[in-house]
Amino acid sequence: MGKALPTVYDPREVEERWCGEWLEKNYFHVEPDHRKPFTIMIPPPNITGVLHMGHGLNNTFQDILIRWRRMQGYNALWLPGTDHASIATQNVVERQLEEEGSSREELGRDSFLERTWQWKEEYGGTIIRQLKRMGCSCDWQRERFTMDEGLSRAVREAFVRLFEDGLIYRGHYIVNWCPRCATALSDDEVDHEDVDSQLWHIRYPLEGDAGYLTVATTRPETMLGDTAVAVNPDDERFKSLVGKTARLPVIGRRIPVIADEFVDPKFGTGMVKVTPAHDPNDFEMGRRHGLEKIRVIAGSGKMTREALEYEGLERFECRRQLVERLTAEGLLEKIEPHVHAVAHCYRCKTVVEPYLSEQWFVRMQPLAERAIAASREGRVAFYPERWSKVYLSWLENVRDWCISRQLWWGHRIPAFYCDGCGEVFAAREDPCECPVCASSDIRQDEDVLDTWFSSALWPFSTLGWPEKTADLEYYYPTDVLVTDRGIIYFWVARMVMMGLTLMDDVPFSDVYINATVLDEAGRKMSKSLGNGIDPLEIIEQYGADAMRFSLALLTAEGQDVKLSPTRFEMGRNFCNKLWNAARFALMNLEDLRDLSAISVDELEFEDRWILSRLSHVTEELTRALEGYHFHAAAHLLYDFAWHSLCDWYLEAIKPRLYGSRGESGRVAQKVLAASLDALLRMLQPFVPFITEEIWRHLGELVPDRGLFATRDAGETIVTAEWPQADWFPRDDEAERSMDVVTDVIRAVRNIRSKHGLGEHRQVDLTVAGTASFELTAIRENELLIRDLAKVRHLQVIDSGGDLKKPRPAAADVVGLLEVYVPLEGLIDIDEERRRLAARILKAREVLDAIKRKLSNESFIQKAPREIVERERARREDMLSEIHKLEANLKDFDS
RNA sequence: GGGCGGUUAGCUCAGCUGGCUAGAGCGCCUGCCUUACAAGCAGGAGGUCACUGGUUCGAGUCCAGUACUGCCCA
Repeated sequence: MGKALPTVYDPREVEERWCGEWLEKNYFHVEPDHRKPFTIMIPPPNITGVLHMGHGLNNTFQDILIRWRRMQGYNALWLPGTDHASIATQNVVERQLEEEGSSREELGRDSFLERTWQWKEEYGGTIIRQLKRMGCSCDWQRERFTMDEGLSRAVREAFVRLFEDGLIYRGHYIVNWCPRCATALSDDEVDHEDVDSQLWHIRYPLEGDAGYLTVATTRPETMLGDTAVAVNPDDERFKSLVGKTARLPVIGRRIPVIADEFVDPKFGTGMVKVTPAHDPNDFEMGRRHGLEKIRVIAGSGKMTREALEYEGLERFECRRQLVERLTAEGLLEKIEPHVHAVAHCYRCKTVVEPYLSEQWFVRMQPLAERAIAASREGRVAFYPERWSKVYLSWLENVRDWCISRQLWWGHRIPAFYCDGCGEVFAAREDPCECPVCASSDIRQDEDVLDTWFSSALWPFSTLGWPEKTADLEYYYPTDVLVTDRGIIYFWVARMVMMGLTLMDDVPFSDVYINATVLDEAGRKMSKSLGNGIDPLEIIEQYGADAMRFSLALLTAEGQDVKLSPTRFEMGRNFCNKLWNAARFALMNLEDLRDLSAISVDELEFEDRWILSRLSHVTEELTRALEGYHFHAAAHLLYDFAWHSLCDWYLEAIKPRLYGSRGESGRVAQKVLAASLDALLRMLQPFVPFITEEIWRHLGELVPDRGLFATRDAGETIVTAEWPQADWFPRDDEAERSMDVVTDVIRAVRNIRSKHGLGEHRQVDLTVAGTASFELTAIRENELLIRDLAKVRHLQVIDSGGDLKKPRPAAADVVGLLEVYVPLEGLIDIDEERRRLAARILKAREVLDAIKRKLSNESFIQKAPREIVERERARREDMLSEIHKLEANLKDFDS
């Protein structure tokens, strides 16, 4: 059967098959039981979203963790789901309606929501399907959506509780308003981008005086709503102006000149216009000075009636016309080029308008305090640690959170207004009457909540909160959150706050912040730049395993990763290598009938070596995963599989497998099966498909993988046991010997190569020296060396100083050993001279460095003794090496 | 303006608590279709670790500063 496997691995068929099988068998579903839980809540992607490489990376790491812990025997729950993305989803559906010549207003709230649900059912599952294709081992049976009935109940409960505790209030403030989305946004939903703009210097005539004052502004259109001009109280230039009255051009309104600390004397002219209804700072100033708030720009971005003849004009058109008019009237003193940060809607990039309106807010300070303490006390730890600073600095400066959105798609705010007595109240169930005056004349708030409000509850709302469920009891708090640094404020901090407030416990103990995916040029991948790499295309081309493994190999902790499509070849090549190693194994295990245990004394040298390596790798890998060092973990596996198992072990056992096979052959088969078995287990979290495929094939031939005792493999690798270091015997001596053996083999290969001797030309080899450990290593592994270095006769000489060197011969020094390849008639004398000269030169450089150290008196005195001793020993070794090399070089002169 | 990164081979990057001759993948050069794998095998070349100073017996690694560069916040 092994021979039936193709020589090139084709992931397509394999991955689809196991994808289906895993889901059918429901391997990833868990229920609370006696085991220890290990829980990850997926950062719920938007229902409007499609998988991008950032998701690819993020979910690869989550899957590695959850598959690893599952194998370790934890009750491993990875709960998947999506969020409803108020603005994004509503935008999508509204665009559709627009194309049909309709609108949400025309449809009305109920029909619009119905329509949106329809859209969600049809398209909202895209990203979930894509995650399945990646091999994500989520508990799909527990998939949640933020607008599910249960999660909606959680949102309502949370709102009411916070309202009752005075942590949610309604107020009239300046908020970020997106005129296109026609809704308020929180501070975090606004992107500030530097824009090349202008600073307009506008003259405001002074009342009862021939003069005027000049204000500088970046938004001239707001002047229509000015209710004051302000200067800094300490600004000597304008002290006399304070208290005077200016006349607002165009409008003609009389406005006072006030003094306020906020004004920066160095900005513009040192005098600023004050528009309390259209600027958050002016709003505060207006409060301090009791100024009127006049709204001149409406939520639509068009001018209001207060703007008089400009009513109905779009804000930027109004700006243009106003500037024109001021110029004509000679009131525009100058226009300076000016770069400043302009707020844009993070969803649609429209310029955000500071907008005075009545909104719902969460009082952040009391919540933030607990979230700060949780981090300080280590109850929430960030990996890499530095992200805790980002988290803390936001919490320490946090402003109240505007949670109302003037949208329909989302959780409708459970606040009610009594038109009878004016009472405002929140209710868990839809009320029939006012709790104060019993009037039935009540109505619910029209707005919905910020999507992040429901996301903040995700770690417990998904487990049944506010009910006291067994799931919640068992799985909360979760173990780790894996996410992007971009949502530390949006989401991570808010989950911690809500967890502490509503569950009285942190939602997770660890937060792993994964790398940001960049394109080849180091730019963020984005839709607008069109520089993204589609994970599905990569999966199509190379396979999901290849993509996952490449990402793990390429992404060092906390370091951004630059990707190009060709970089996924690493993972593909690795999978192909693994596939072929498995093919080799399967071909050679076909006739292994006797699966009975072997004993340690039966192990050959290379068996002892590979098992010892395996023991180390097992331990190091586990430790790497415990510290979230995915990159190091992937490299450990890559290196072991390719450079230990394939390069050396498989090559070493070929003679034992080929030809007539005695008990030594059976031992090799057993060790081969056990090594492949362990490698597959360790690789499973990274490359689940190919490992499952090989696992099943291996299972047919070798159901028992135990070496010294029985170890049943079980059907699927998904729930196979995670290997432990003590499964395999450590053998330091074998590892040291192997170093000697491989060094000698490499030296011979090097000589062959330099002298242009092909693979097929047999040579003889003499190894000489006095070091007994090294000589023994060579002597005991003669067959191995002869086979791998293509050597006919191997002579090992305990030289004791007087070696009869074969001549003419190519020579080298490997550690304490001299290596000679007698090549009568084959040797290129000049080439050999060059080779030896180069070796001597290098060795001398090393020796010089050592000598420099040892001639330093304070090094001898202050460095630890073992360091000094080591350097001394090295000096002797290098001296001897150089001496031997020189002697050989000299031989060519005679 | 404040905070956090980065600068190591032609390219992309590793390098934990300072200590053998600084590593990997890709690319490059030489030779190989050797019965697991040419997506491969064997061998090889290639680095004043951005710069300046400091700490230390010893610095790619620790500290300070400089330059360039990226991200976040204001």
